[in-house]
Amino acid sequence: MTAAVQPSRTAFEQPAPPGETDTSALDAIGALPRETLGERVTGELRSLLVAGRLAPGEKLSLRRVAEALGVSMMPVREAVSRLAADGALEVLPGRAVRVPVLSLAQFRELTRLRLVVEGFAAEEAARQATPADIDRIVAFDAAFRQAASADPPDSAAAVAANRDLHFALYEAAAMPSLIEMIERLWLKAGPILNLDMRHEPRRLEGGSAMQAHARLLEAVRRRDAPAARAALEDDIAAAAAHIKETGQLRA
Amino acid sequence: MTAAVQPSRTAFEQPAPPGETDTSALDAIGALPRETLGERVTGELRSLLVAGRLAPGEKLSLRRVAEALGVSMMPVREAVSRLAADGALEVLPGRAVRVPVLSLAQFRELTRLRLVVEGFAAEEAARQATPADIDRIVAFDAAFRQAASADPPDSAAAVAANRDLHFALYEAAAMPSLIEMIERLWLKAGPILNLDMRHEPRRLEGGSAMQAHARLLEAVRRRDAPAARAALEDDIAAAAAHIKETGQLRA
DNA sequence: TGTCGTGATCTGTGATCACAGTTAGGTTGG
DNA sequence: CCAACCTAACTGTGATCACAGATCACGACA
Repeated sequence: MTAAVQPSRTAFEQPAPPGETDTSALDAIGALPRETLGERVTGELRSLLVAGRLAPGEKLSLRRVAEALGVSMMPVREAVSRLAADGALEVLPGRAVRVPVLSLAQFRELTRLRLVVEGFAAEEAARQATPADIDRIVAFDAAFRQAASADPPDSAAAVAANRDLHFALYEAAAMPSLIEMIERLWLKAGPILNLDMRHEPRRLEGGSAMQAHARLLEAVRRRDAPAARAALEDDIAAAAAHIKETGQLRA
Repeated sequence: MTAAVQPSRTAFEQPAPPGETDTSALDAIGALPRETLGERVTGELRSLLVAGRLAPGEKLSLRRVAEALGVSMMPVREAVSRLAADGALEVLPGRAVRVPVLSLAQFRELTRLRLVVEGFAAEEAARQATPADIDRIVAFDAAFRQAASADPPDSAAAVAANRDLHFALYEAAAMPSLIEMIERLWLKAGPILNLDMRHEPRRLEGGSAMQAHARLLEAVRRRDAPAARAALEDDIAAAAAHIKETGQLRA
């Protein structure tokens, strides 16, 4: 009964007088979001997945999720259908829908694809980044350092800041479809990566991520595309190596 | 209507049943299809999109599609929802759902991503291809040559053979998630690319595609990954250049 | 004690209904 | 003759109902 997703119906408060010639005040407000319920549920599940708050192998029930979010089963169906099409969720033939458990081979493939795609994004970002882009990256980097250096480390904040840092970089490349591709990769790899970081915040103490971020940031500042790619690849490879060591992957 | 449901690429691997006392006759029959209606409709729409049989800007109606396919509106909703999540279709806020019309900038970005991703796939395929993989590529190459060299050129067969040729190559890389990524790119670029090839089969007469395919095939045979990437990049670039010339793209 | 049948309960899938919003076409007033 | 309004048909979205299949627990038989 938790009413988490309520304010949809009441969002249509706009009178919009019909017989009025358009004045300057009308177009001041851009097109209001008009987000559908299914999209909202999709976003909710996506953020839960990339944050690692849904563990691999965890089963989901359409009715349970619907009840938890205070909506009907219909929007949840749409959200799960979309995420299943992306491989972020999987629906077993007759059973329930669950978060996929990656095999070692699947994780290795995902890591290789991340190196290729996100490496390219880092190169392009180093070439195209504006000062405003760099400022955003710096801010998220500071947030990540603070969360990771705290005692004890704030794993949830570190996960969020790490995500924001990476996507601030990728958005500097100004390639929307590329960002969608990377989001899909994160959706698949997020559950293991960030579930682990959440459970084992000691990994942050090694500082390899902070070091890679520092090199990345400096490379972007110098517009050094190959160096940016190298730093990002180190960041991805270090995290992947740690996951492989812990051995939470299927045979 | 058209029962051209292609063999589903997203092969669903079933785990072995846990409490099974394996007899001889049981495992002879593989897992029976068990394809849901929504998945079938999704596959149907996907094949229509990549084949260019749905023109950019064309509007779709859930009820019309449902009636045409002889199913309820429900599976069509699911299919459209999935394809919209992939960007292969777009649902306007209050209007109908339509095939997106790409802007020039979007098409350029898509082409760059194809060069990166499919180029990587070609390299990996050149390294990993088995003789059976090469045989399949050869067969589709022959089909493409025949369709393109006919008088008049069989544009529909050429489009299909070109798709089969490319994906036979990519499947040789043995990276399922990579293939999903490429399928998504083709889903977005397919409508313009193949709609044009369908309308302007003269493009095939230039022979640039056949020449690139020949170089590609030879490179794979020699296990020459850089050469395979170069040949594939030429193939993609030539097609993209032709589309840009015709100027069917939005401003 | 171990194993298999069996029914209750839950699962996703599909169909049907209801509704607000948009669009298009016809009509009326200028 | 043109423009504005107004009605009717159609759009996707969401809810509710119906159903086949799967899971799990309990109980009977060997």
